[in-house]
Amino acid sequence: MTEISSDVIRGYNDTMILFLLLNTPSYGYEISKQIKTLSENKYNIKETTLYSAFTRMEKNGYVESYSQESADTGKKRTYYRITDEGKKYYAEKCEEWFLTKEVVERFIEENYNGNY
Amino acid sequence: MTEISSDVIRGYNDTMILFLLLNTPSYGYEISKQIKTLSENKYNIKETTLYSAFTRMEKNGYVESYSQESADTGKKRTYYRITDEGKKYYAEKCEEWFLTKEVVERFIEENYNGNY
DNA sequence: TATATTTACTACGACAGACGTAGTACGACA
DNA sequence: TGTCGTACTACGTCTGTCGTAGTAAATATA
Repeated sequence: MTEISSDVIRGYNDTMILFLLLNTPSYGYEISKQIKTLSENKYNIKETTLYSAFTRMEKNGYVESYSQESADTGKKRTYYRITDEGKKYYAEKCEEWFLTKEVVERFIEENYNGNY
Repeated sequence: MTEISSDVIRGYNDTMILFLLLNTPSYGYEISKQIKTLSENKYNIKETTLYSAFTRMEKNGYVESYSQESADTGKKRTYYRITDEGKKYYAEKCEEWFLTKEVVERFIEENYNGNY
């Protein structure tokens, strides 16, 4: 078990994506690569999950999209830029994370090597 | 936002329940109370979520159920007891938790008060 | 030059877990 | 008598994830 299951991350995919958009706009493929490297191959977001996250977040006003041809290839890409609403949402999720962590860890035994 | 959203906990409801069963069998109502108090009212598992978790976990062999009349009221209750498989699963989820935490926190800014 | 792989997506449908709503039933308490 | 707490079951909906598939252009490999 080296890969993280999606049910665990569920609820934080959007947060992870928004984090990567904090300083610069980006697009699907790049985000997916960044998640992979930043997590040291421990989490690999699925394409469909990623793109549906984009559309959902755009609907929610957390990101804005625009089309742009890449400087190198000249191929058209859909870039996403985080909005102020998105930053607010990101900040809330960060707060929530620490709360969640606190709670979950009351139910987690460190080094449980149970008598099974 | 004082309550934790269910999507965040998704994937750990089973773990929380199993933790409470580690030392002693228990039943739905009691488990739900214990989750509430142990989390200091920060997480309140829904009845339907809880009972469907029980049936799922029994199907998966993580718990075993038996009927028993309570000593005080004489009312019949369905108790659940953790199995060896359940303990193994619990141990795995604990390990997974620490991995998940590590990964998620690379995407989380502590005290993010973003310029929004 | 031909082919495979990488890049950059969209569409569609299935599935699992969470949850809203509702209903049952029994005991205690006011 | 009626409400509240206890202890569930049934059923259907919703959301996010993901499998599968397909498109298309650019780049790497043979």
